[in-house]
Amino acid sequence: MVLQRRLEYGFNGYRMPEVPRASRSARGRGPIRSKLEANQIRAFESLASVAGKLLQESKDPLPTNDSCGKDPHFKFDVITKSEQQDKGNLLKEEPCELGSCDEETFLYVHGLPERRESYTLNGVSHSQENFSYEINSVSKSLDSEGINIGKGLGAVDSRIFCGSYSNIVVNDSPLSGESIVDLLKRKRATEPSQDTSIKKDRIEFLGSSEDVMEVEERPHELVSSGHDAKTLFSRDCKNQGPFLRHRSNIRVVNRDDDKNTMTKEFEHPPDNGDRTIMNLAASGHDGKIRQVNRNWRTCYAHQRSQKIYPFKKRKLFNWSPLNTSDRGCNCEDIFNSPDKIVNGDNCCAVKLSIKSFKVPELFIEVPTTATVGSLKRTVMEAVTSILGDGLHVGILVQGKKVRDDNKTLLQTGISQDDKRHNLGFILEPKRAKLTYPPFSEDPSLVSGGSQELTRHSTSLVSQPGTSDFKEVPSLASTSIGKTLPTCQALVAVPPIGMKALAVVPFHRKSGHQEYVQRRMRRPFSVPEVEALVQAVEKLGTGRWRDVKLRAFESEKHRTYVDLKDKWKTLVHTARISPQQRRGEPVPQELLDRVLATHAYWSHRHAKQQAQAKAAV
DNA sequence: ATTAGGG
DNA sequence: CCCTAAT
Repeated sequence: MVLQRRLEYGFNGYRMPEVPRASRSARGRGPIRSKLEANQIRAFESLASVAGKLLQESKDPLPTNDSCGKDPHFKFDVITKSEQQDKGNLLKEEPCELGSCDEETFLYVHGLPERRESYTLNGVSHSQENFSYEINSVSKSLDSEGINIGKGLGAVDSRIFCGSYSNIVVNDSPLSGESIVDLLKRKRATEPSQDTSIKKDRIEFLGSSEDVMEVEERPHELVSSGHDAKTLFSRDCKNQGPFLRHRSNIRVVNRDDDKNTMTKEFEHPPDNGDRTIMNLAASGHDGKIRQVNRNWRTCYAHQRSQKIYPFKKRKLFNWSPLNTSDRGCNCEDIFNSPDKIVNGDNCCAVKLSIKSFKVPELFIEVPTTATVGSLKRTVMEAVTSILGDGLHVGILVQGKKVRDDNKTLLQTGISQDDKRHNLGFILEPKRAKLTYPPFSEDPSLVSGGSQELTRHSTSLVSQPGTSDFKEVPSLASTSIGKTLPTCQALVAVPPIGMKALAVVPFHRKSGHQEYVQRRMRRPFSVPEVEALVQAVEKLGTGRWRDVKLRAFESEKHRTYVDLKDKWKTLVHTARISPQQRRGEPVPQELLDRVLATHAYWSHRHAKQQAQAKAAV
């Protein structure tokens, strides 16, 4: 029953981001992955739980709060049932969380200011419009903490500020939602290209991030097939190897670079634009990425038809009972918490409307020589690094965090009218991710001295009404991995006191191993096979580095491991019947050589081994 | 960093 | 192609 409702709303439960590749391999495939998934599930359960339990049914979309005008986030609205009719009360004056709510940071969609980021489902006929996501940067006044811009490489000092896990209000349906990551992914595949532009001083990303990122991407130069003539077939050569009759030193020339990676998350066609350099030199540049899920139906249709996001079955969560019925929620449904029971009064439910959650600030570090595609991945990585590792919800009452989970709302004062508007929710990472090495070992990226990056964890604070307080977990406490409430204190944070929450290195291999990319599949062409065969004929198996140097030096994407693997498959291919072969057919002549070469060198190796043995 | 081999 | 273990 629940499942049906979910389908109706287009959510088959939650789809979590892929668990980091590295996490599931080296240390065993099971436990870590499971743990991560569990964390993710818990995180979103928290989200959903809060949203679902506390949200109030409202007949109309929540009015947009223009009080801040620039940042429609950070609105946590608390209303009571009695106040329900008073639409004016739906939204209270909210603080602009960022001291610098700059017009510059305002984003546009389709050229129009987009302010209504989110709605309640009830108000939009369950059209799923209320799931929105956006990443935008806080512009300006960031230089103090910015990255040094090295000559010729620089970095995009883009303080990505992403937010808006928008309100989720489905009183009469199963709570549904999805991770921002998934939303992003979905958007990548569905949102058509929008007006995009990159300006001199700042970048405006309009439309989906995907579109945006392709602004500077140029058509793929399909040179890969352009193997030089010297790789053409030649069967008339002198002996080179054991039984060779081929011209020497066939070398495949291929201008393909090694920008052949793609995020494993996205099983859509390789991003042809990855290769283009993104030249963002100055720290004053802002990257703005906006995601607005406007048309869910379209998205969903695409999702299904294109199989862009292979849906992975996930167990449905054991949802709290609030959604098991299609009927509207009554008091008990909405707030089925022990508090109420303690009170013994069914009519005293507190209804809360959470307009949006703010996502932690991100700090992205990318060399200017990075490709747009890599920027995308980096941002994605940053987002997922925060969202993926588990969030939990904190409650703030009048700026003070309520740590005792066992307290009733009555006891904490949440139920009191005067305090209700000072109720805030925070999403905070379970474990602050603070240990990103500033830079990779890539020498080309290291310039002009070290780049000290502030790495502090700032909780996601979303608090209405008041408070310049943010909770800043100390490094010591958060790095332990446990939430240690006692070690945390409410700390006054200056308005712009936005420390980077996460620093994401451009090269993920040097940083945490999350979301390692899988290299794009690149089938060997016949000329490549030719070159490989010839090289192996000459050098023998087992000298793959030499083979690489000899015949594939210009093809950066072909590693010696690749060549070794290809040889392996070639041998296999040669042994199977032609009907079983797939892909571009390899000329039988080549396959014959493969078999001959393989046999020759196998025999030779065996002989050598025997000799070595005899010697001993 | 390479090599060999399983997945 | 990926991932490892062993060199």
